[in-house]
Amino acid sequence: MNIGDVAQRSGLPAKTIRYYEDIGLIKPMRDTNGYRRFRDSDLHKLAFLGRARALGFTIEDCRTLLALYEDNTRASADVKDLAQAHLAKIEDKILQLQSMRDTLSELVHSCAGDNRPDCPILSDLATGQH
Amino acid sequence: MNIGDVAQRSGLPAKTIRYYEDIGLIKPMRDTNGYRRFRDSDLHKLAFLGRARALGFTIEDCRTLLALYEDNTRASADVKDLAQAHLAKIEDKILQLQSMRDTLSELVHSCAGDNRPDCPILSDLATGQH
DNA sequence: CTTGACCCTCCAGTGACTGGAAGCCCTATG
DNA sequence: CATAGGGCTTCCAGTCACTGGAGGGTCAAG
Repeated sequence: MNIGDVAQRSGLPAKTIRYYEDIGLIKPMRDTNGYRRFRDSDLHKLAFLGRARALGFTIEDCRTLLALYEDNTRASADVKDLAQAHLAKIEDKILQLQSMRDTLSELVHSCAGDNRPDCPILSDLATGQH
Repeated sequence: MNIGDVAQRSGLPAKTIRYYEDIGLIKPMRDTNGYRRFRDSDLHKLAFLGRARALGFTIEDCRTLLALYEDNTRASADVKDLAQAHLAKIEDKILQLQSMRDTLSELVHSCAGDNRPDCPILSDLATGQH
């Protein structure tokens, strides 16, 4: 398969796939014309990466996950630990965003949104007081 | 005030304050020795920026907000629109993260986390099937 | 006069791509 | 056989909002 094929099948942009090769996540073969030639195993890895990235794992996490995936002697505890740490970060971020949302939502609702200049949003930003 | 003072009072790192000057958000004076000299109005702006950033506004949004803040003829609708658009983005991101969290949480719970290699997290990443 | 805490500028790196330029390769058509 | 298009290649630069560090000037206290 050429890069266009795997891009379509994996759902990843060709640019991203080249980038993943650059940073050593995949190692496709090369045809004599210089084109990358992808085996099924490469496609498989890319799909794996796509799903891991969609769950918000960092590239370095993905590298580790791939290594664990390919190591048949892994302990599932290692995978679970990684996933749990990541889950904790996500939950943290959700809390942060929710707090932003709550404040912002309150401000938005308290603003008339007409053509007068008075604006509680700006007042709040200026003073830190509601 | 020198940069250290405003850093402490605004809660922003000195590096960040220099960066904000670089990109034209603030324009502190200079002493003869080359040190930045901050007026109260600069400190005020920095505090404003700190609060806007804490609400997740981008730097460009902050630039606009500052301009609106300093424009006494602004329409509060302009501020509200900006804030509402930002709120929508935050809510979007929360939904994305919650979806990640749900999937991930399910996977984590289904993984034994012992020293055996069997791991539903990896199986899911590999196949996209639970 | 020295020490230590400030301050300065400039450069490079972060994460994970993304866009674009310049140019080679392959296939199909006139 | 020439050409047009689409796909492939590499390399460089830009994104966002800082952050770290090198290398060096300035200031107040002892």
